[in-house]
Amino acid sequence: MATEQTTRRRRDTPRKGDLREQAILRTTEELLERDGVEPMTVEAIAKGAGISRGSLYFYFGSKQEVLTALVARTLDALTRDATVFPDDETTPPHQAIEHAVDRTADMWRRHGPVMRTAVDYAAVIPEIGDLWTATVATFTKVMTGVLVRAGIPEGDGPTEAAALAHTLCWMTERAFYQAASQPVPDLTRAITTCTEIWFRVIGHRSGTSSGG
Amino acid sequence: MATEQTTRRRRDTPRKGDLREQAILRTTEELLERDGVEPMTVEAIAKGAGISRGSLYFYFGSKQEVLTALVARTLDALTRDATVFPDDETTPPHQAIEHAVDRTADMWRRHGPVMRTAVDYAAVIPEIGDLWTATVATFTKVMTGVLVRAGIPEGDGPTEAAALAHTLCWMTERAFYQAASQPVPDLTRAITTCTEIWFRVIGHRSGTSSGG
DNA sequence: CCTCAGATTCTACACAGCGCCGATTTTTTT
DNA sequence: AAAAAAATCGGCGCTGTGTAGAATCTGAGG
Repeated sequence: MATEQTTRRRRDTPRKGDLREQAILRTTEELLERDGVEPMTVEAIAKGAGISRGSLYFYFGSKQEVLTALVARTLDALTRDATVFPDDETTPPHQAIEHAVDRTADMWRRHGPVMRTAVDYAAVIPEIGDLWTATVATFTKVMTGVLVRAGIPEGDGPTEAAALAHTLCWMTERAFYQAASQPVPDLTRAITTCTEIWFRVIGHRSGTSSGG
Repeated sequence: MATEQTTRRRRDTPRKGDLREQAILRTTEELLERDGVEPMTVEAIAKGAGISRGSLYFYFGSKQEVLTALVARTLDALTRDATVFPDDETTPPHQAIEHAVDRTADMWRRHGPVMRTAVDYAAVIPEIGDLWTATVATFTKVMTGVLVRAGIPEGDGPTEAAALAHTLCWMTERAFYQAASQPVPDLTRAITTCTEIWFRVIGHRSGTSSGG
């Protein structure tokens, strides 16, 4: 009932209105950055994109669909950026970890509000939750390989590679979410702490101690 | 404007209606367990507590206030249960970790829906977010002491005790949230994985390898 | 029993914001 | 230029919240 879209039109005809679709997503991200989520009403989005409220429903079936599309676009970019290099079997484990953590942090820096909103509404908007879970699952898969190459026993047991990677990936997500939610975000600190924990788990001492 | 309560009555008069207040919280938790959050309308809560919608606003200023009260009650119990023992300086670090993780898991087992809802709405309802953050902060403080006793350098640097404890506490929260959100929750597995990571961080090998 | 104050309850109203419909205008095709 | 398709708009109806004011219940005095 709630997820039905009886009036969805527009499938893939490469018409002019594609610009509007982009404008809607751009406005949504801008509003997210400026004011946060609560004031972000459909009215406001439409206005920012230069159309009326009713017209917006020509492009997206609901407000949640707009948000979902924006999140999907961002998470796609994240996955592309962060998992390719660590997935390469010749990449040394510690470099793989550093790279994945760094790139993730970068996405939080550049698209903090979108990432934050995605987390905030992952439970409320199931589609967003699914996207997020899928992304973390991709990371988990890649990082499981990294852990194995670092000498952690392969397998599905709760103290073996897959489970550790899973929990550490979620930890990393949380750490950046936390850091990005602070009044004065310090992503660099989060990077250092996360990397340190990953390293300690694979039994590698980082040696770098950067005091505040 | 949104947090104003012009019509709040009832402060602390120990009248009969206290039962109603309890009934409201009890019903709220029941509804949360049975149907989840979205169908949990003020109407439904009031009905379950045996009063009308309007009457509920005599006891709580808003729907969010009801939820917040329920979360506060649950988190109070959690903090009491889980942090006293680890905070004792004579408790060995690994026992402190095991205890804290175990008790936290227990709270998720017994009040999963409330805990889950708290996380889901931490961003949407600031009061709940504050409660949650405060609880994690308490855990962080206690566990920082534990890490120090386990030999981790004391200090505020990103690779020292406080930062590691902070990130690991949030990791633990996420892990249980994840586990509790599965169709078939397996908190035991989450306990094992979390504990393993805490142990690896303090440089202690657990030795127990329990395969699936 | 009657009365009054406070506690508790209810019904009715106003409001915000979403999603949808039908009609109209603009753009593209032939 | 006519027809078809794409895009736009204003307005209606719905759900669910929070509030107001009137009505009822309870219990202590008289």
